[in-house]
Amino acid sequence: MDYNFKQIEKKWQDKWEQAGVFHARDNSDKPKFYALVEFPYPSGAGMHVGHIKAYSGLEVVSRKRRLQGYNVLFPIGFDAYGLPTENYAIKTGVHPRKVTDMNIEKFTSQLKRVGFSFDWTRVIDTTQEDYYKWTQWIFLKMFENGLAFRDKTLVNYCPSCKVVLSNEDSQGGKCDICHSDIVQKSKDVWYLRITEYADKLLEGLEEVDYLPNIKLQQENWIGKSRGAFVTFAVNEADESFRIYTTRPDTLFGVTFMVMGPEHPMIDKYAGIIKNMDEVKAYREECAKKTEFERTQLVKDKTGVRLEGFTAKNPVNGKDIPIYISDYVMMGYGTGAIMAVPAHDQRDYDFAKKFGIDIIEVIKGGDISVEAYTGDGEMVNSGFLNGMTNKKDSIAKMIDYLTEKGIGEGGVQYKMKDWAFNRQRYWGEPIPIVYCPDCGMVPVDYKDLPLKLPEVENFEPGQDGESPLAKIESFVNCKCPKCGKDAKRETDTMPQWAGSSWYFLRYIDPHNSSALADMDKLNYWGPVDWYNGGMEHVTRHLIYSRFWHRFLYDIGAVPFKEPYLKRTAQGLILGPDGVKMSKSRGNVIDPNEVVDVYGADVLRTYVLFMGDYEQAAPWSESSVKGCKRFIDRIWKLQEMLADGDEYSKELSSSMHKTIKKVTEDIESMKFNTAIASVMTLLNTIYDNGKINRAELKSLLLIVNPFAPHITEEMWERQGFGKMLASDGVWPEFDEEKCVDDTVEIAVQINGKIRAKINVATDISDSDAISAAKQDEKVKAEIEGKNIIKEIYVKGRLVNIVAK
RNA sequence: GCAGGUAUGGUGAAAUUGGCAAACACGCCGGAUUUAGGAUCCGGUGUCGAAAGACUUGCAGGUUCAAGUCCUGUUACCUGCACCA
Repeated sequence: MDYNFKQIEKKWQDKWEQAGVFHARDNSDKPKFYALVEFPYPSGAGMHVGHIKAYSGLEVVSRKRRLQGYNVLFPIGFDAYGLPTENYAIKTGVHPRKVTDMNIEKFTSQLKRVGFSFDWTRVIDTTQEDYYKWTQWIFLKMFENGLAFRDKTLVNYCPSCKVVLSNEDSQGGKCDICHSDIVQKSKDVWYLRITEYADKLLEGLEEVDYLPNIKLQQENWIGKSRGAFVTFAVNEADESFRIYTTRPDTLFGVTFMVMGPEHPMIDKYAGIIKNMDEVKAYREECAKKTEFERTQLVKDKTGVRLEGFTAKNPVNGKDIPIYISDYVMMGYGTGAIMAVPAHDQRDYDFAKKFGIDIIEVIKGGDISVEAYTGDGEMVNSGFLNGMTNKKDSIAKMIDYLTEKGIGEGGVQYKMKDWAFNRQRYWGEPIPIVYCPDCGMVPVDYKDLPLKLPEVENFEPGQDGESPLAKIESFVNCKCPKCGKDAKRETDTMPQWAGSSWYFLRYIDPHNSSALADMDKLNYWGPVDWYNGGMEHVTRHLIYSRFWHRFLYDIGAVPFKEPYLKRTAQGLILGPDGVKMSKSRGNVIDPNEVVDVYGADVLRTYVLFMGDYEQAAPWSESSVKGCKRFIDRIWKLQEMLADGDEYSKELSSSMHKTIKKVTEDIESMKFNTAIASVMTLLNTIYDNGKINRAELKSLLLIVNPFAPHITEEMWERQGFGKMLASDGVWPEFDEEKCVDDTVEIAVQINGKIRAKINVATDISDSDAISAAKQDEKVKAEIEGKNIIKEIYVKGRLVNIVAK
């Protein structure tokens, strides 16, 4: 009687759905457990096995926790706004709404075929009006609180996608969506003031349980540094400007200043600067470079001196030349720096190229060769001379600057404000109106959602205008404040908006009067365990922490940090060991695996293939190994014996395996959990039989991994109605995990010479004398001096003899 | 350049945190059954060696009765950030 997975898997998927066994209950005496996986972007390509691995981790934890008596919320949804859908619509002419609905349907059927225990009554689609209404609501709250604002600055722009991108979306100088080179463009765009939350985001990390490298990456991304702002006076005008430095103590070593090419002071004093032609030419050159080109030319410094425009060093009164160079960026600090070539390699390279003095102020290096960035005694530095401790000399200089009123201590962050608008169609409309009299006016809360209008043509406009700009009926409106004719903002929100708060909506997905009910938020929040990809650590994960913390600050949610625990799964690589991609043709479709081997095999394999956090290549033949595992479980029914208690032969194996599986699932060591069940299976096959009590426990601990086959066997053996609703996770007894006797190794001088069987609870001295009874050992220690004897309980005896 | 990580059989990987390295699985070899196998079952499988035995966790040292695990140095690869002042 072979296991007919096709029929049986379908049967149980239907039964679970009918019985609603995975619906989370809002009122329950059980302890709650909120497990969250990153909801997918429903792309046209459908899911691949990477999705399955990403969801299988917490799927197993959730199923186990239910059997352990938890009230589990394990939801799923769709993050459906985004460029790929819109680009597909442009190419084919099919409306994004239609494409999205089709894709969601496809994803849903794929997910259901794998038997995930999601609560399908709480599904979210970020493109639905009753959802994005609240996305817009949050935006308006931010606007109200001064966190959403417009500013004309240099922005990252993708010429291919024709959109402005945030820093997070253009890491490495490449567009996150199409991987084209990013260019800098001066543009008036919407920002969310995430920098105001930099410290809160840093502090929040201290109270959550994230993988260490996740915390670290976020810390680096926020990039807090401490230093000082110093004011430099200009000699030729009644003017001064500020710089930021982390080493104010090197102020005596300043031999030039550098401003970013776009520094506003240059235009202001164009009349004084004698070589404006040269300056303008350099600026144009810089503007043409892509981010990529800029970072490729790190070694070769370029720049132009501002002739007839110099600064005065505030600590020693020296006149200092000012240059412009693209190695100074407008987006960090003040857009101008003091250059200390002796102790900064970039300044050093620049000084060498332009023949500028290099003055040593910290002893210890050889400044004729390179900049010295280490510690040492201060020299040529007036009142700092002789100091050797970096912290002290920095503090002393900051005190001096503060006292003289020419500077003060300060901090800077690498993180920049979040460029928040996209000149595209398929996103949440930004609910702002431009009134000629009132200026920027928010849409009234009662008028939300501001609906995305129907359009015919999704192509973005030539000068980076949103397709919405062409829809007159949308653009033209009345000012919500004064009622006069006004125009709407036509840009939409970026892809990350909807996903920044979706975990809150799962808690109360159909609420029409609030983003979620406060009582329910109190019951379910925060998310107990969130699993997702490493690629989102400095994007979605930081954005959503920011939104959530804001919502907490305005009293919309009752808890500070959204996620108590965050883990990440490793990629599944193609069979060729390279990242799966359509262009390489090495993508594995979960449907095909389910067709050939069944969902239980797929689920088991993605967790058995290796360390959950590590990347691992797909291996068709290893899938077969898991198929054998499933089939061997089925065949246990042929060796079934009676028995209401564990048999003597299998008792310790049962307890050991239950312990291992119970503990390993919680620490995401799914591979070893499955391995231990395989070991148990080998033991049972050697034993030749399994009794009902043993089978019952085995089905329960395998159920989270392979729910269909275990459910079917549960029913056939009459253990109860339905495992998913009636099953109770088996207990293990620590004491019963140990066998009566144990094989230990006997070492002589650290080398294994024999193995002996002893009682598990044998005393140290008895174990050692037992070891000495062994013929081999006797011969080895014959005539030698025994220096030391060690017994490690249940492990080994080591005799040191000379 | 900065930060973090990884390195163990032919392959994916285990190793109670200092205590028998290679669990579990794949692959391979041999056998049984079979008209047949992407089926099942049994046995073998780190390397060298006929064997006794010796050697073995990227490389070189060190600590220890005992090191994959701790310390020092070094190499390679991976990931993230990157002219961040």
